[in-house]
Amino acid sequence: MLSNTCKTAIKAVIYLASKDESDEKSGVKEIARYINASEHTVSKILQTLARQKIINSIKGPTGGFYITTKQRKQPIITIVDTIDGKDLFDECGLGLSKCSSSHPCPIHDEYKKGREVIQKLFRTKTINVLCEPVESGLAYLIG
Amino acid sequence: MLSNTCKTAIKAVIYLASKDESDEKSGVKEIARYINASEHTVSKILQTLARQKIINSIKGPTGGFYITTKQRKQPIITIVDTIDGKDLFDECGLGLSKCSSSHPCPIHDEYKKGREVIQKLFRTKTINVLCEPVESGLAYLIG
DNA sequence: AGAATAAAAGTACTTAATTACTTTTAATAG
DNA sequence: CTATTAAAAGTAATTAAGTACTTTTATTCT
Ligand code: FES
Ligand code: FES
Repeated sequence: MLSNTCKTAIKAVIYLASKDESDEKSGVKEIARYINASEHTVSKILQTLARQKIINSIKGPTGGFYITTKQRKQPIITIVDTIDGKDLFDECGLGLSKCSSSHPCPIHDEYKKGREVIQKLFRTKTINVLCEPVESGLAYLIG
Repeated sequence: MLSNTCKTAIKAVIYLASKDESDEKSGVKEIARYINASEHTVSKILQTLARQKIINSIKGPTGGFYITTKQRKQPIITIVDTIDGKDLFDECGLGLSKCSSSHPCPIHDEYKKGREVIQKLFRTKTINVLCEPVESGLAYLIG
């Protein structure tokens, strides 16, 4: 469904948001270590997200990545759109050029139902909402 | 979700099954042309499926690929298992090594619901059932 | 101002998926 | 039995995703 890069992106952002509101910035090393991903990969991803204003970055010593209260209210589909492209959830399950009920593939009806459940999740759950269970220890970003 | 190879595999098999029961074998060229895919790719895929006895092949002139009435009753998950691997539908949406409700990622609950709708489709729909709408012109394999 | 820090940006390498090509083998027809 | 046909099998080339390395730039602290 999502590319590995995109999964890492979401985990990195959730980690960033699940840090104390005391707003300390996080360095790439810290983030990569925590979500158990390659430092270089995380670096590239966060740069892209910062360019899109989904998160923020500051250079120099005491610099790092951080996310504002306002930005935490974004649904995670914004991350997916940036990393994996806009119409990931509009694709046909059998690879037809366009998923449409007027020219459907044989699995269209059922596939679309499942796809839309997942799509809705990404559209409605905000970064905020998803980092709550992580903060309270009910959900995990690694393992 | 599925790899492109796997999508092509499913379309090739449905095409094979949606041919007249008059049981003429189909050549790779014919199949590839019809589902609009690379001849070489289709060739490799069908060889794999034939080795797994999901379809059959016969060499030589008048040879080709075909599928028996019995084989048509297989659910399409058998194709997915062969091409994309057994546990495609058990994977965590955020890439945790194992999807489990006792160690869930933050999107687990919703993601699992959608994934299971799609999984069920692949588990229950047989080749037979899916080629019906194609035969009657209600669904398409190309376009 | 100068040294140190950390992200930004650009480049290069590695791996896996996909597609293309070549040779071999089995079956049929003449 | 020989030539022909089509899949099988093996190999090679291409492409894209992911990962690693290097240089540059902005910021802070001394
Ligand atoms: S047309 Fe294939 S999923 Fe909609
Ligand atoms: S643990 Fe992530 S989807 Fe189940």
